[in-house]
Amino acid sequence: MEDLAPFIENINQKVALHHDELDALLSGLKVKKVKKKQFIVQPGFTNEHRTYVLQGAFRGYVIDVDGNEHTTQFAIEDWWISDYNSYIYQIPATMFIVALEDSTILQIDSQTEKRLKASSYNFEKLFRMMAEKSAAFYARRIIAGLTQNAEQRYTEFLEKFPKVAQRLPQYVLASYLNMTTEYLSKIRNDKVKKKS
Amino acid sequence: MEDLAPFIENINQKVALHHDELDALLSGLKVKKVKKKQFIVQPGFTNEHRTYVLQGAFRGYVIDVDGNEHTTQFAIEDWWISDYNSYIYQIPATMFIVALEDSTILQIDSQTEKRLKASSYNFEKLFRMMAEKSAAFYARRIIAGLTQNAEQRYTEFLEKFPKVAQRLPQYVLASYLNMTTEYLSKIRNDKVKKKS
DNA sequence: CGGATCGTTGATCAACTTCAACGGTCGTGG
DNA sequence: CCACGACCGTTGAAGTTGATCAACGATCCG
Repeated sequence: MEDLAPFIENINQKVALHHDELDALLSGLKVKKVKKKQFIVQPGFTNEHRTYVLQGAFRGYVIDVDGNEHTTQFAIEDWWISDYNSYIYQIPATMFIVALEDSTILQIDSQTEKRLKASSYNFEKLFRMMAEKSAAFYARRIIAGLTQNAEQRYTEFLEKFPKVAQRLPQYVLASYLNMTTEYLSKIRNDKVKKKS
Repeated sequence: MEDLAPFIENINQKVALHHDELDALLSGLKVKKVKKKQFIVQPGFTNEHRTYVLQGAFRGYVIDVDGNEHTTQFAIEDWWISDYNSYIYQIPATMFIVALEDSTILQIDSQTEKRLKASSYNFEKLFRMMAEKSAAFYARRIIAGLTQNAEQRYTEFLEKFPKVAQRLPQYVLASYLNMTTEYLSKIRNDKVKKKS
């Protein structure tokens, strides 16, 4: 049996569910183990589940016309991840989402989510807050992309997500920050030299 | 008296409000006229209102450390605009939002929004859907920024928002697309030449 | 009419990419 | 459990995209 405490705490911070609501939510979830390199979302297929990471790490990425990968999202413990447009509008995904480590996740499918929202005010509130949090996060990322150069984006990432930075392979971090692995390598090198 | 039909239609497409709910919503709104170049949000001040554009056009922008402006959002008729992080979390704004034309807007303040959400399921649902729409829109913009070069971003913008492109000054469009006005000018020039 | 603002053009420059090569490490099959 | 291949991060040289700077004409608005 998995320890669901982190998940329940995640929910509690957003909304105070009644006992029966929490039961309904938990019984709508599926616990899943996925191996490193396993995909949970692929382009062309509709993203049926919203995924919460209990243990492990994931990244979402798209491939452009030149075949280059661009990391759109990452997720470690206590983060949610999905192809947002695919899940919300139930349209085919454009994204891959893949496990970076052996992981344990909780998944809710969109039909269940829809049923929960229809069943009670508190679930509407919960998902409203989750959507607001996502939108606010994305808005900050857009501003970072507009206003900062490569080194500034890297530095800010280190400050905001020091634990994540240690767990992501360099090429994932580089493609999330919209630069090549070679250039990120040079930035890191320059930063070390500056210190001394 | 302003014609609120477009606004009511905007709401109706998301959720079917009861008569008394619609009344409560409308009585919580304020109609406002703002002149071109007037600011409705400024850095340092908390963004108290969510703004719906009945008539006119706006843009939101931030200024980076070098003093350059970057357009983060735009809005014409039937769009909503705010400094998302400032409004949702009621923290000081980092953004300017300014009228590009003489405009008529509807505004709801965050206290009223909070009260409406607390009062009924349908309002939670309404704002949940608005937040999802924002998040999905932002997610697509992030992907565009990661995967496309300057010309591709411009071309895609023209396809997606032909009417908006005609109303935005060139420098606003350029800074929204993360390039300089000079470079956008060159792209436009090159596109004309390609046709012939 | 006159000044400020906007879009354009051309020359130069900087940030970042591409390409190629190399060493280290990781995991996988024999 | 070892050996080998694949993958990852690094380095350097050359190339490209897009920025910067400066100058100019057009237009808008007061």
